[in-house]
Amino acid sequence: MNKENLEESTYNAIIKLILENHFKPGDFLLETEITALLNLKSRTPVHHALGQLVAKGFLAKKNKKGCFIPALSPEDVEHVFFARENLEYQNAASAAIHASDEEIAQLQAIIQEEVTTGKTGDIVAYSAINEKFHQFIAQISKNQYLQQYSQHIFWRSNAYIFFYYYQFKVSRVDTEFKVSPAQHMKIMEAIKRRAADEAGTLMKQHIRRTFEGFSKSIS
Amino acid sequence: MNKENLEESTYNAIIKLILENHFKPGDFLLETEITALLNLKSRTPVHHALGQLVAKGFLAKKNKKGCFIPALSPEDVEHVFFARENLEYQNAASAAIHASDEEIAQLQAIIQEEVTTGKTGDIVAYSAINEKFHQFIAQISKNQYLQQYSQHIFWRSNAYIFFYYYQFKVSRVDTEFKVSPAQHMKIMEAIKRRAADEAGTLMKQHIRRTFEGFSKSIS
DNA sequence: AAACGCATTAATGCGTGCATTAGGCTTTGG
DNA sequence: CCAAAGCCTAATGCACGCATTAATGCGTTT
Repeated sequence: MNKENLEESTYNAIIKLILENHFKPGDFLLETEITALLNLKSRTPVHHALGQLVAKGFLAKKNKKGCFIPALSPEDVEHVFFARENLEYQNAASAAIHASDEEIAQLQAIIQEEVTTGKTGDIVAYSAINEKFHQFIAQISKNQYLQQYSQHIFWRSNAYIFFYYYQFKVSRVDTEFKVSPAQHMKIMEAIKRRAADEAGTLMKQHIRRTFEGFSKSIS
Repeated sequence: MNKENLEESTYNAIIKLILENHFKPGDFLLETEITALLNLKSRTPVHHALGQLVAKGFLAKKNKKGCFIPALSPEDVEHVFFARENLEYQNAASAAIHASDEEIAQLQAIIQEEVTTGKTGDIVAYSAINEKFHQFIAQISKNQYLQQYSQHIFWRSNAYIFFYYYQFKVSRVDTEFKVSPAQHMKIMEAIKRRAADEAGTLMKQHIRRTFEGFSKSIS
């Protein structure tokens, strides 16, 4: 394993800060502030890491002003979920074709864990395991490009889910705990049966339902 | 328009170098070398730009060693074109729904330009206009995420096309000049008729043909 | 009162030089 | 003659400080 250098660890630390909701959309992530927050000696690695986050599209940037979490908007959320639907359709369909038996077993294990976690009602833990499910399917599709794009769009969609959760304290998340695992299960079964199009379609529906449930709860 | 700073122009200049095939896959892109090549005073903007290219997945990186163009491989090229097919299917389909009449007129203009350029036989110029066509469709799909991913995968696929062209001096590119514009034309017509699925399917076929013509010529 | 412009300031942008280290090369021992 | 160990070199990694500039607020003008 490559020893991690400051640039990388800073990059990861900033992602962690974002995912842990230290910043609101629109907030500027000041280099000096982050440097202090992470106890670093100079802005250099922070500057570098922010540049990468902008390149990846996690942050937007204004010249000479700074980086910020792109504003959330009704049009944007539609774009996000539309892109996600289609990417994850491909993932699930490809997974049904390329998954090994062992990987399918691992997938089942993830769903088991998900059911258990769902019962505890811990949103952060549930979110983590949910991410694991989606990423794992992307992974077994064996296509690094789809995987990369899926990860990106997943994170972006999570920004919406988290934000609205914290903003409105909607209990939609509670119902999510019960509905999602069942849908995940069906997707897994389709993958197991090697039914590519069915797996993809189920995944697409699953994501659309997530989106609809969530946009209903805020309108 | 934001005034472009050194970091950005350096980033673009490096992409240009890559696309113009200054480096072979596997070559290390040395910061000092690029600094000299671009007549810059310090490595700083180069270092920053390379970091972004790595973040975007255009380059791979070894710690303390440097950045290099990821090796081209038969599996990878399949992943690239598979991802591209599906992304551009969505683009074309969405474009058929969201394009304004004016944008369709612009698209026609691009194809006109393409036909003209095709006759000159200048591969670099043709490649540029071809990129313009694909990017414009991504743009009028109005989804910034699909647009971003499409751009990325397009560039990666171009790496293959360019590399094999220079490597084998295949004349496939010559036939491409004649075949592609006709296919582009059909896609544009489908978009004009607002036939979303048809436009998408045509686009998918177009890309698959590009891929097949090209993998045939090297096997 | 509104609008314009100037000065201030707080942030990024970037050059410089030193620290670090991976990998090649040389040397030495078997 | 070959292999292993250690030095050497060339490249990235990083800190520091100055340059640049976009935004903000205040004072002046219409």
